[in-house]
Amino acid sequence: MTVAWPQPLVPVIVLGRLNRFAVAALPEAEVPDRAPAPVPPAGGTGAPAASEAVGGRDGADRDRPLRLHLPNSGRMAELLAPGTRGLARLAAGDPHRRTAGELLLVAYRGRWVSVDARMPNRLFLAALRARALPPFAAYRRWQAEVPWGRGRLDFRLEDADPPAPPCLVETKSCNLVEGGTALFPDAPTARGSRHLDAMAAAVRQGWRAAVVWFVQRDDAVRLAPHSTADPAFAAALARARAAGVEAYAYRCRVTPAAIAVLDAIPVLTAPVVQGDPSPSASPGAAMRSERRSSLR
DNA sequence: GCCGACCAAATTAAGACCTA
DNA sequence: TAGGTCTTAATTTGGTCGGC
Repeated sequence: MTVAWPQPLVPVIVLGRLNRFAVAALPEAEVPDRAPAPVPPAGGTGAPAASEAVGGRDGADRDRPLRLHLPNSGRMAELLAPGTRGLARLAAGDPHRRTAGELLLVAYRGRWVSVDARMPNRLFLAALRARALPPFAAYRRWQAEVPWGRGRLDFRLEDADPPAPPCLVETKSCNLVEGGTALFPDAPTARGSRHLDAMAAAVRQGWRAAVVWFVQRDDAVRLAPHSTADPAFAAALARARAAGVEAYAYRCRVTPAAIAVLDAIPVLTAPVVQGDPSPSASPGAAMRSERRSSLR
């Protein structure tokens, strides 16, 4: 089961993150058709400064950095290091647009990793249509972006054959992997914890509910809550699973052409204990996270 | 200095609302 | 009724500000 990337994709070198929704990147010459090789950091190579990045159509100038939308608000520090190779879709013709395009893939340790947090929704929708995910293959109708409480949940599945309770589904994007373990989240997510609590409450009311992770790279063999980055989310996941919320994770293979769901991997409820600080969670962020958590 | 509250950042998608 | 426009929510970090 695959979902194709929009084409064409333009190879770029990431210069740096401008803000949580934008990166600066320099266009490269050619689109690679195989797994990427590591690229040395851009620092000291004479590359333009990230702050010079431009948006709009004039961003196509090969000598000037592009300002690209980053469809993922996670931290992803290790994936967006200066000098990282990436693939971007350039946009043209929209005068309201403030960026030259969007960064969709980055090369990390010899493989492509998706940085598009919208992709899990598309993957799940494609899987529903293809009945490719066994836990949800019985449902014949679904609604996306379902209002629920103060916010929204990603999907409501109905009309199962054989009959089953309607199912609420929240999809999650994960692209942080350490030692074969996919870790979620890579930054504190109060909203993620809120979703889990809402789904646990729904289960108590007779609903079926599930959280589904799509690990947007192929080197994970399990998924666990990132207790260093967000201990509150780890606790919420444990509460939700104890209440009956189901948890699934699917490993994906990412290429410049498409992203393919490979297979299911186990979801651990117990957080992975890490001796060393995570490269994606700065000590300051971890301290802030722990401080907030201790106040709850 | 610590802490909480607030805000901006870019884009998409869905639903509400308005107009022809 | 159809199409266009507007609003809201989602995705969280990091900086600023004010109170203590």
